[in-house]
This record gives sequence, C-alpha cells and structure tokens, in this order.
Amino acid sequence: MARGRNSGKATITDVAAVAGVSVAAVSKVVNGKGGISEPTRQRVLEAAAKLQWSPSAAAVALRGARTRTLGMVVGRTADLLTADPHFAVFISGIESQLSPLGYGLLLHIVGEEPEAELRAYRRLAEERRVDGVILTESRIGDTRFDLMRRLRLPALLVGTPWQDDPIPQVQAAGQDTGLREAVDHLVELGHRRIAYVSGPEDRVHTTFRRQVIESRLAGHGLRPSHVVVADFTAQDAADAVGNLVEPAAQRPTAIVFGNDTMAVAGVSAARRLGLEVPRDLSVIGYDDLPLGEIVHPRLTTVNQDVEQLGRAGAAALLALLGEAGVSDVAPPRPPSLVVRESTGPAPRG
Amino acid sequence: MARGRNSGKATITDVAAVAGVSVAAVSKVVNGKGGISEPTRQRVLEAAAKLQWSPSAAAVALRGARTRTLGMVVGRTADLLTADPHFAVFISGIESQLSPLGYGLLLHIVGEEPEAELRAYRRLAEERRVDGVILTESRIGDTRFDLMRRLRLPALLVGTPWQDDPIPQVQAAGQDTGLREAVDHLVELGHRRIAYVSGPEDRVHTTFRRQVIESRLAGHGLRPSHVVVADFTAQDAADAVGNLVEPAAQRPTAIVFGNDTMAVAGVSAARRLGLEVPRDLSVIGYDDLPLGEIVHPRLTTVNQDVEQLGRAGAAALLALLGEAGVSDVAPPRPPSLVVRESTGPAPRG
DNA sequence: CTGAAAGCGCTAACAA
DNA sequence: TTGTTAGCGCTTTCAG
Repeated sequence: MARGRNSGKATITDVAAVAGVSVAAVSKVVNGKGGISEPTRQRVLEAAAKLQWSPSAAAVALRGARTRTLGMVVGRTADLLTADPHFAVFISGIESQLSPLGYGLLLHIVGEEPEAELRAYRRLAEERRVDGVILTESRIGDTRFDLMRRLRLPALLVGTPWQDDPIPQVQAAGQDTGLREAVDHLVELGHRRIAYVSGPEDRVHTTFRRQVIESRLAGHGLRPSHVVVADFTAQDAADAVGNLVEPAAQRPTAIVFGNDTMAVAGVSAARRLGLEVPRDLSVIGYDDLPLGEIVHPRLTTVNQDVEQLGRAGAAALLALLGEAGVSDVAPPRPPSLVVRESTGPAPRG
Repeated sequence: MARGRNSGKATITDVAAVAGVSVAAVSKVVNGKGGISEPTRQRVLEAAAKLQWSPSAAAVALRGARTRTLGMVVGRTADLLTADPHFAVFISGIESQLSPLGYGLLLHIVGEEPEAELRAYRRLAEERRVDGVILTESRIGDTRFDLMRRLRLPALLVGTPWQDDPIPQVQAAGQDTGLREAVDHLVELGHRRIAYVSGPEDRVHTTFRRQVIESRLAGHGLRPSHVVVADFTAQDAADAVGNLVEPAAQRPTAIVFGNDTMAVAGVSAARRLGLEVPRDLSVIGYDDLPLGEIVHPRLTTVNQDVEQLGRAGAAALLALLGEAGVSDVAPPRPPSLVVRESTGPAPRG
C-alpha cells in the first residue's frame, strides 16, 4: 500500500500509512505544531525517515502561498562577473541564512540590458516562484524599486538606494569610512596631487564614492587633481594612468581607483611607463580582493565584508517576510582601509 | 468578479472569467496545445496580459511533477569562491540556456564539508524542488553520482567523472590539449628543468593534469624537476617557489602552476627573491582569469571556455529531462594555451 | 472547438 | 490527542 506507481516518490499519505496515523498527524509533526503525543511523533518521524520523505515544496507552496525561496537577479555579463568575484561570496553569505530555515535561492543572471532584468523580476513575481527578492547595486534612476512595489513582490536592497527610496534596506554604517581613511592615509604620507579613477557613474555607489573623496580632500584643503570616469575595466585603468602621467610636473603622486582590478591594472600600466609603485606613485584600490595580496607590490585597498552584507540582507528580508527564527545577524561593519605596499611617501619635488 | 481577496494575484480562473472562457481553454492557450480557435486564443492572451498573469509555478509543479527548476550545489568556502571567479561565469552560461525555456536555477552554496553537500542534494530531491542537478568538480572517491542514482535525481556532470562513472556528462574534447601545449611551449623555449605546482590532489582534474604534464614531458625525454602539491592558495604557491629556488644549480627554469592565482602569487614570490620573470624564471598558470591580463608581466596561461561549459551542461541536462526545444549548443572547445609575457627563453647555464 | 470535473500533495479548519 | 475533509491553482481526460 505504501509508495507505488508514483515514480517511487513517497507522499504524506504513504508516511501516514506506514506510521499508522492520519495525514494530518504527519503534517503536524513535520511542522512542529502541537497536539501530538510523543509516541505518535516518533512513529511518524521513523516512517518519514524510512521513506526518505520531506513535504513536497510544490504542494506546500500551492497550499500556503509561501515558496520558501528567495530570488536574486544579477544584471551582469560574464566578463564583469569574472572581474568581480564578490558576487559569489555575497551569495554564500545569503545562503548561510537561508539553508538553516529550509529556504532556497533562485538565481537569474541576465546580462546588462535593464529590460531583461526587469523581465526576470516580473516573471519571478507572476509565476510566484519566490517569496521575496534581494536587490543590489542600485543605479541612478533605478526603476526596480517601483517595479517591486507594483508587483507586490517583497524586496530588500543591500546597499544605498537611489534618491533615498524607502525600500527596505540594509547597509553598513559609515559607508564613507574606508575612503576617508584612504584620503587621510595619502595626505599623511605627504601626497597633495591625488587623482581618482571612478567606475561608471550610473551606479549610486560610484557617485557616492567620488563625493566622499572630494569632500574629504576638501577637508584637507585639497581638490582631486583629476577625476576620470572609467568603465571598471583594466584597459580603461591603463589608459587613465597613461593620460595622468603627462605632464610630469602635474602628475598625481597618488591615484585612488574605484576597484582593485583597475588598481592592479593601473600599477602594471605605471610600471610599463617606467614608474615604480609606490616610489613614484601610490595606488589604492577598493574591494580587497584576494588578488590584492598576491600581486607585487601588495595592494593597499578598502575592505568590505561582503559575506556579512549577504547574511544581513537575507536575515532582514526573511524577517520582513515574517519568518520566525531568523538568527540575529551583526550589522555589517563600515568599509575600512587596508594598508599594504602600494602606498608610500609622496615623491619629493 | 475578477481577482479579489486573493492578495491581488490573478489566477487562471480570473483570466478565464475576463476572457469569457473556461479555465481549460486558458490552460490550453498558455501551453500551446491545439484545439483553440484563433479569436478565443486572442481573447485569452489579452486577458492574461491585462491581469499580468502567468501560471503559478507551484501549481504547475504540483500538477505535472515538473518544477522547471534545475539545481546546483557548490561546496566551497567564501574564500575559495573569491579566488576562483569562474563559478559565476559558469552559472551565467547555464542561465543562458535556462531562461529561454522558462527554467530557473536553484543554487546552494554549502561550504567544504562533503556531508553538507550531500545533505543539500538530498533535500533538493526529497522536497522535489528541482527536476535535475548539475554537478561539477568530481573528487576522488566522489559519492555524489551514486547518491543521485539512489535519489533518482537526474544529474549531469560537467567535467571528468571519477573512475569513468557512467553518469551523464559533458566535457571538452582534448582535455589535455592546453597543458600539452604548455609543455611544448616551454621545451621549445629551451627549458629542461620544469616544475609543476599542483592543486590538492583530491580533485579528479588535478591528478589528471599532473599526469598530462608528466607524460608530455616524458615525450620530450624529460621528467618534471619537482612536483609540489599545494592548496590552491597564494601562500602555498609562494612557499613552493621559495623551496624550488634553492639550490640555484637545481633551480627549475620554468614552473607550471595549477591555477592562475598560484601562478601570480608565484611570480610575486619570485620577484621578492630577486628573480625576474620571465628572464630568470618562466611561469604558466591555468584558467585564464582576467587577472592574468592585468598583472605585469602578463600571464601565460591555459584558457577554458567556462561559459560554454555551462551552456553545454545545461543543454545536455535539459535534453536528458526530455525538454523539447533545447537549442543546439556547440561542444566546448579544448583548453588551449594563451602565450603572454610570463614565459621566455630558458636562462643560459 | 469548448467546458466540466478529477485530482496532484499538502495544511488547516473542524469534528470526534 | 487524533482524524476527516475542503480546497490551493493548474492540467488533463472525457463529454458535449
């Protein structure tokens, strides 16, 4: 009577039969509802184990309208994905919160076109595949927050929203800490001509970072000697360095880059131009990729605890969804400067 | 009469009502079954669009026992994930096959312990959350293939299985091509003392690669001057270089590393020891990370089309699941050597 | 060509 | 404490 035709997959009915109880009893046991005697509980548990049964996710979802799945849509091409390995770590932070609660993460990687991204969210919502989504990297004029509201899809942003959008969000306190430390560090080393090579300014955080640099520099009575907006690629970084180097008299003695990849590419470019880092030029990155530790000179950069950001984001979204038993997650600490070998005293003259 | 109480989400009944047809008709339309007149079809489509309705994934899954979701379990710590950005690209290759067919990818990142990994698969199967799973990186003594069979969970391996396990699989032809080219390249440059720094030999591919190196070297009448098994970390690579360097007379003139991260770390270590690459020492990596292009000297390495591997794996699994309309995917091309600046003529003497 | 109705596996009233 | 039962939204015979 147990199992049978159903392609070998046990159902709650099979378990109930084996345990000699009703399906309701089984349901109550697996869901930890009360009103079940201990012996019965045991019998059910044994039967379930014997049949290797867990409640069907589809049936639970259909019944309760909760899928116990969170969604994430990543709008990036393969290239950018390789260049920025943070994303995998971010996800592993999310996972650490989800799996103890039996949640899964549905991931969509859709490439750059914003419409593809929006379409992915729309489908997630319409097909009711997820209970909520985690958003990252808000862009200038980001339309996702509005879309989520229209879709009535619970959403949480990790990072800084565009225009103070009231979307539920999580971010580290003191976002500006790392870059302020970076500027201070350079100024203390005697640098006065400091350039900044930014990533594309369509991201909220990119603009924010430039403003932090400028304002902190202003606090020291300085202005950035140059601000270059590049495309987060190595080639752009190399070009930027090429342009900044002439004329020598105006040459910045330090360059802060928008990410580590550009910074390392910048160091290489400088070397090709005959400049030695940090003797002739100091360089600071952002992200603190492992890469920074293995290059020579080791890279001074700004560290963020990306995994913790993922943990905190997932926990907050889960709480938003009314999930009980979400573990307490420490708030992400502010980004901070990691001083290594690519920064040194400003060259004299 | 349309929508209502149901928290604003339309159902097939709402659509049927708006279109003035039966739910069966709506179902047939969205599933492209025949037997529906064109005018009716139009009315249904309009109603669905108006209500922003798509079939509920849960209901479809419950009804048809297909979830239209594939699963993937990654057993890696955050550290390793950052160090090897390939994983994200692999996923984006998978996605490119899934999304046109309306499939999703459920991802679990579980950390190193094998049992956690197995548990994740087990849950995926028991809860029937996915129709199949994609496996990668088989290990020596890998128990996952057996587990998948026991679980009756359709699975496909991307890569080389352990002990010719007959699990459905996809891999590039000519796995050994890249490393054979690497050895030939070094030999042509006059190198005779060639060392190999391997990753941990619990992975099938790691052992395979060492064997390729050794056999190709043997083809030239050589043996690897040293074989070091490291842990894929930068520190290990640096240590390895430190050890290989003395005594100078026995020093290898070229080192092949198991991945780019170790190779770059090796270059930095060599430099700290006063060796210049490639003048005093040639270095070859494996993976062709973007990293290799931005360091100085730019890294000679072996390239694999990881995105294509993802595409091919997903397509094959989908086909295995009997999914119609899987697009034809070109088989992944063999890994191949990319010669850049970190290799040069063997030093004389 | 179209519609009525039977479940898919589960949870939550409600009864016993 | 335990069992019975009505759906959740959908697909699929089977009649009309």
